[in-house]
Amino acid sequence: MAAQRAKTPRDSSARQRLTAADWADAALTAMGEGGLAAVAVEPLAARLGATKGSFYWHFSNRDALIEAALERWEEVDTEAVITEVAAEPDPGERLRRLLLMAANRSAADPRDVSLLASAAHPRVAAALARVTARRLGYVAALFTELGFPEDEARHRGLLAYTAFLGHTHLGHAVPQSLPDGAARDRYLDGVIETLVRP
Amino acid sequence: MAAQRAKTPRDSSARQRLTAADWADAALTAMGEGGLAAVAVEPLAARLGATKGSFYWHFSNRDALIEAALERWEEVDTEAVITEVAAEPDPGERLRRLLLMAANRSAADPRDVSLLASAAHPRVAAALARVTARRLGYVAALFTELGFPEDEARHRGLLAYTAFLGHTHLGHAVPQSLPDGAARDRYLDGVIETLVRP
DNA sequence: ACCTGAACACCGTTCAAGT
DNA sequence: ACCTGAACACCGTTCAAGT
Repeated sequence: MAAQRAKTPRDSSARQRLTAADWADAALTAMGEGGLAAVAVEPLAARLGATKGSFYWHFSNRDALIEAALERWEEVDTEAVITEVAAEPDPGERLRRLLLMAANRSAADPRDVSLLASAAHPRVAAALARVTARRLGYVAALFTELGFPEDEARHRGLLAYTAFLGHTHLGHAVPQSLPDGAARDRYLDGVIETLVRP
Repeated sequence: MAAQRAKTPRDSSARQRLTAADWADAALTAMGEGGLAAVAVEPLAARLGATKGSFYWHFSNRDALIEAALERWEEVDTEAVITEVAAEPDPGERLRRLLLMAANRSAADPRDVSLLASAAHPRVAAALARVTARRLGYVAALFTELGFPEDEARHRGLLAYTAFLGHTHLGHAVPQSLPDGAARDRYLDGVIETLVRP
């Protein structure tokens, strides 16, 4: 999980100098583990085997580190998912796969959750606005492809996305409240049927 | 907005001693404004015109203050809403009112959002589990009253509640992504129709 | 160019002393 | 019984000095 440079593999016994990307990756990891509050310079420095002073060579302050981590997040948690799903030609099946990923990621990746809660932070708010527009646009386009008129497609896309978000949050905070195993598949099928019905 | 005691009205010029309830109310307010991180002893002390030392007379530590604030939250943000809606005899209309409150509170009250994101905190997790069970149980019972078999009622209740949660989150973090005014009413009607259709 | 180490401000916690 | 004020540890930030 530690941020490693590609060029020269580095182990804890003989470590090289750090790059800004090392700090940003470590920050994104920390954000997933403990939210924005866990993006703390001193603990990260300890984890990377450096001093706080080193950090301030690469970044002007903690806020700049958060910004860099957020840029990585936009790539990893939105574009990567959309790219992965884009190969599937049937829009109904694409929708199904998107929702399945939601259910699967809900337990694993708490970053969406912690970022939504940190919307008061200006940099977080800006990243959220971009990511939300991108996701809602993508899902609405799916419903358009399925044959719904534009207005209805946006509404259904919004319902699908809010349900996705809420599901992710519950999976992170209160996992026992979500159906499990076969019951989860039945639930998901029911949701998709409800969303796709004319 | 400041926590005031009922007995002796207190203004800033001649303030009395503080009670544990004063600190808990101030903590809940702060939580709404800036999340768990904003429940900070020193700033709260400043706001209440007392010293940090005073705080440690009423509470053993910051964690105990969080616990007290969470108890207030369970009352205010769950029981109060359920009580308010309970008067309405028609279950379909009760559902409608619940979702309307969701849409209205989404802009105003970010406490659900910040608490869901703080699920890593053990006390928060316990409060969330209780509140989630209570809310899901209530909504599922609504669908049972509407005539759905138990399994289907739970599924629809979960879809309704996750959509509610996601809607609240978006309303807080990216309000411009939600429909507004008349469009919001149309959206809400569509969602309810979708949820209630056999 | 990149990093260390010491310094200082801010908040959590403790505690002896005040009323 | 309730509170103050000083003390100390932890993390953000700065900066002079090292390699």
